This record gives sequence, structure tokens and C-alpha cells, in this order.
Amino acid sequence: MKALSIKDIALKANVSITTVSFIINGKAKEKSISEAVIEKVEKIIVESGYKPNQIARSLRTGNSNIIGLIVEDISNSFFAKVARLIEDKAYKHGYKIIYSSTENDVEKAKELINMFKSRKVDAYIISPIKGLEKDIQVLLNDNKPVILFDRNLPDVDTNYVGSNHFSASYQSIKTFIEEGKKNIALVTTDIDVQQINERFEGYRNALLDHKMPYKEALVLKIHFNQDEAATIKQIKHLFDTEEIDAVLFATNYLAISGLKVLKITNKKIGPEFSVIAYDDHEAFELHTPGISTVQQPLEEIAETVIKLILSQLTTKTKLPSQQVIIPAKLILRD
Amino acid sequence: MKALSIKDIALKANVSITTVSFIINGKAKEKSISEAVIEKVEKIIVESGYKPNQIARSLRTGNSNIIGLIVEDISNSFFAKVARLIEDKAYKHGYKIIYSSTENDVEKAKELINMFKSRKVDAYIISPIKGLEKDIQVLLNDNKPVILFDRNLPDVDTNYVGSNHFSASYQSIKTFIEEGKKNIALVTTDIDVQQINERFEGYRNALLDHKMPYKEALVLKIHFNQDEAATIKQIKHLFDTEEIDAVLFATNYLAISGLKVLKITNKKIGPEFSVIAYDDHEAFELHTPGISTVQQPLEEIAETVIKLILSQLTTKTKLPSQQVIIPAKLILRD
DNA sequence: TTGATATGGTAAAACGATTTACTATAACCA
DNA sequence: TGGTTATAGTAAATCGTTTTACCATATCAA
Repeated sequence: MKALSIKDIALKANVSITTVSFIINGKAKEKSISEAVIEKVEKIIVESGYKPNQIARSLRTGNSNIIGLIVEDISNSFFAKVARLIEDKAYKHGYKIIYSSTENDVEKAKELINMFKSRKVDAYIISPIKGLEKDIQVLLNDNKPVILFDRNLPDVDTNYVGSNHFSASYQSIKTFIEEGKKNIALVTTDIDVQQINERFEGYRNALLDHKMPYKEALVLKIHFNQDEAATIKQIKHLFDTEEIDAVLFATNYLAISGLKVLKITNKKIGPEFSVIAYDDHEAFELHTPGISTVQQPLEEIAETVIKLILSQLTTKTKLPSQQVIIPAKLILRD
Repeated sequence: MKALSIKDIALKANVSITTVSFIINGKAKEKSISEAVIEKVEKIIVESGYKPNQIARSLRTGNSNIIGLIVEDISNSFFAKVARLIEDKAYKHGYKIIYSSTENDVEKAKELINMFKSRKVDAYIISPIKGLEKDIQVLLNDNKPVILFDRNLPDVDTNYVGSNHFSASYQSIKTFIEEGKKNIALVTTDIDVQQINERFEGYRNALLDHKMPYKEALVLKIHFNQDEAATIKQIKHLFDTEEIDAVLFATNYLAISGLKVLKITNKKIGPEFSVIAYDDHEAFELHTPGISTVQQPLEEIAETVIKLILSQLTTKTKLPSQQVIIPAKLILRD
């Protein structure tokens, strides 16, 4: 039982394929098709449950109504939540999302871009990594909208939506200092992306601006793809060997590992040991005591991303690139 | 700068389109194309960076190498994690995932199925809701592989991968009873899906089997799509008005709301008040004290789903439906 | 009456691949 | 020698749409 085609509809209605196509695409009036024919054809379409083959449509028109989403890891709660919001909003405008996780692997990311390209996605939403500059430039040359989010690629002139990681990080450390903390650690990752680098710089600058020493020993850079057990070990080592009274975690999964260390070692968060985590997570709110976090406004990020895409998609002319920085909020708990 | 087509390659290599196609698809040997020609064409393909247009390919062959994934909410950590695992495994076999969230809305789900159908996805992975039976049957009649997961639809004869929710729930309650709990509450949702119903039945049967009364007042069914504030209010009301010494939460997001209530009201989990949550979550491990949970084996679920899909996809003959039940584990914490 | 315009519609090319059926030559065997 | 088979490759149909260019006929203004 093959699916119906436009041909079948044309046959049933005793009109040409062209006529059916015009009606489907709402061009009937403009192409002067009579009301009677329109009604007849529409009735047949509804009755038969005919749905146009999107593949054929894409082949002919060159666009797919699909938006490609490339992130580091779709199961990370930050990305999962943004993805959901983006999907919702895209869906309302007739677009679907196809996604993939790069695992911070440049080769995989390049492959993904190529797959999306050969699938003719209409636009790209990418949380990029270094080394993708050229591939993204190719997309831009091809006149495809590309929105970077969460992380920027300074060498690529395209749209970017993200938070001000430097200032959020700076604020966090400033808060620690004002609380009288003397030995503030930073647990971050070793991936070389702007967002992570900014968090580091915010940390360092806040210290220096307040005349506090920047001690390398208090900065732990965790290798990205290692398993959690190793991460926990390293964090534990840091806590065991250094005298620390406050720590900023640069990502939520690092913070979760860190909290596990505290739990294992039975170290308590309190006046003599403070924690701030980057990117909120249910676990932080529920933790006893509550964990202060830097909250990125997911809804606004998603909204902005979609808005940028739609504006690019509807105006065929190339719009100037926009860099939208949405401030992150420091949520102090307990 | 339009993308290269197979025609361009044929022209450059001075051979026919057919020849190029055979080479691309690894049928060169079988179609007796000479080694010299193969090499020449392959060289041109590599040098020019030509990538076949998947849309055209799909139109001609009728399959897309895309698998459609339909879940309740992709941002829920359970689904996000399974989705990530499924994506990984699918990717390794050359398939991509296109996903959407139903929000438990039958109409939206039907629409999604139709969109996927018109996009000619090769297979469907669906966490279904009641009311979708007919639509899924249509897919099956169309000979498309459909794997239901997390929830089953008893009236549809297709593949299913999930946990034994009845026995996990039963075990949880039994554990409570053995600890001497007398007033065990259940916080669940009002959606009518098998998985949720089984959790309820497990609760009820465990009580009755142990000669304990089933009290309707201790079962709170939260309306699915309401916002969290309302949920918190209802749970708080339950805790305030009923004497309860243990509670089973039927989903992780309900448990999170419940834990928030405890935090707000400063009620402590301990010997006189126990909690078990369904579907693990980072917040449960980190909570003080740790929250016991029913853990579904995500990796195994994803693995099984993909295995079923691939076996269906590779054998064109219709395989008998399989129902794979992977036991859930009750993790007791603290 | 003539030329222009509106009305109502259609034929056929195009999108970029896959695949079937075919051709032409060479090699081989009896 | 003639018939069969292997080798090396190609032309053209096809998938299901959209869209361009066109054709009639009717109407209308000058």
C-alpha cells in the first residue's frame, strides 16, 4: 500500500498535477484557479489523507524545513533544556530539529556538519569547538544561517547568542572575596573554547583586581572526555592537598562530581567552605545546603536563537551578524 | 556556488553518471568497472569534496537513514540520556535521529508521526500515549519498524523495550513495609499510560498482599501538564493533611517537586519519613540523605532499541514482535 | 474590429540521485 | 567457425514535487 502522490490526487480530481500543487501551496487564487476546482481538490485531499512527500519537495525547492542542532552533549541538562525550548519554538514555525552530539571531537563535528549539509538543512545552530572555523565559513558562504550559541568562535563572523561568562565568573569570585574567602579554587575543563576561557579569565581577574594572589595550584583543569571516577579522584586530590575555603565549578557536571567528593569525604559546605556552580541544575537547588549557581536564561537564549534564524530565513538578503549577550544571573542560595 | 552533483563528477571524469553512482555505492566491482576508472573517479570525488545529495537519494530509494524519536519531553533527564545513547549507537550505523516532544498531547503526537512519515523516516522509536494505537498501526502496515519504549501500548502488536514497572514498584513498597512503615503514600501522574498504571498497581498490590489497607487519600495523582508551583502546592497539601511515613514518587520530576516541598517545610527524611523515587537523577544521589531510587538501565534500553531497529531494517521480512523487559534496579541509599 | 487583459488551466522541465535494461567488444571453448 | 560468456560501460526511466512557460477562451476598451 504505497503512499498517495500528488498524481493520484490529480487523477481523482480530474485536473492536472500543476493545479493540485498550486492549491496545496495556497497559490490557487494568485494562479486563478476557480473556487469550484479548489473545493473539489481540497475535499479529495482531506478525504484521502494525502500528505505531500517532503523529500520530493525538498529536492525540488532546495530547502528542508529542518534545522540542524549541534551540541557537545544533548544529555547534559543545559543543552537538553535549551534543545527542548528551541524545538518547541521551531515546531511552531513549521521547522523540525535534527540534532547530534559532538562530544567535543572536532572530527565528529566536521562529519556532522557534512551530514547536515548533505541533508540540506535550512539552518544550523551550533555550540562550536575550535577547529570548526573553516567548516562554518563554508556554510556561511553557502548563505546558510548559522547561529552559534553558548560558545563563540571569534574568528567567524556570524551570529552568536550567549551569556557574559567573564562577568558572571568575575561576580562569583567577587562574592567569595567579599565573604572573606582567602583560598578560592577553580575547577574547570581543559577544552579550549571561549566560554570556558572567559570563565577562567573572570576568575583570575577578580582575584588580581582585589589584590589577591593567583595560585596555579588552585586551578584544576579536568580533561574533557575522561570518566567520572577519574574526575572525582582529581577533585578529591585537590581538596585533600590544598587549603581551600571556596570553589567555583565551571560547568554543572563538574560541580556534580565535586559535590560527590564532598559527600564521600563528608566535608560540609558552610561558612568555612563555599561553592558556586556554573549552569543551574535541579541537584543544586535541592542540595543541603542549596548550591549557589550562575544561571543562564535558557528561555531567552532559545527565543533569541530562533528569532535570529527566522529573520535570516525569511529575508533572503544577508543580514549583518548579531552578537547577543544575555546576562547570566548569580543565584545565591542559603 | 552551488553544491557539486554527481553529474559534475561524471563530467570531470569523462564517464557516465551511472558509473559514478556505481562507484559511490561500492557496486563497481560487481558491475565490472575497471580499476583504473574507479581510481580516477574516486580521486576526483575526494579532491572536489563531493557529497551525494541525501535528499535525492532518499527520493529515489525511499529511505532516509533517519530514525524518528518521539518522547514525552526530551529535556527530562531520563529521555535526554536515553536519546543521547540511542543517537550514539544509531550514528555508528549511519543513522541520524530526528526527535520531538509530545508533551503527552495526543494531537501533537499524531501530527509528529505524520511529519515523520512525510519525511520518510526509516524507523520510529516512540514512547507512546493512549490514543496513538491506530496511527502506529498504520506505520506497521506500511512495514516500518516501530519500537515502543518506556511505555507499552497493549493493543498494538509491535516491539517494546522497557522495565518491569509493576515489580519495581512492588519491591519499593515491600521495602517500606519491611522497614515498618504504616502509612505509605504514592505521588503519581494522571496520565493513562501503561508504565504509570503498572507503578500504581505495584503499589496497591504490595499493600494488599501484606495485609495493609489501600487508602485512596494517600494517592496523589498530579495533572500532567500543570506547572511546578501547582504540583508543589498539592504535594504540600498531601504532606500537611495526611499522616505519612513513606512516599513513593512515580517519576523523577515529581520526586524533585516533592523534595522541594520537604525543603520548604523543613521536613527531614530519616527513620520516620522515607522516600523512594522513580528514575534516577543526579539530585537523588547528591541529596542529603541520599534518595533511594528505581534505576532503569539506560544503556541496555538504548542498546536493545537499536538492535531491534537494525534487525528489522536489515531483514526486509517482517520479524515477530519482541517484548523485551529489562529489570529495573532498586537502589537503596543511606 | 482589433489588440490587450483577465480567467482558468496545463505540459513539461527540473531537482539529483539509483537502477534496469541494454550495447559493444573481447575472450574462450568445442 | 560460431556460439556463449565475461568485461566495461552507458542511456534512460524513475522517485514526487515545484515552477516556468505556455495555451485557450472570454471580456473589454478604443
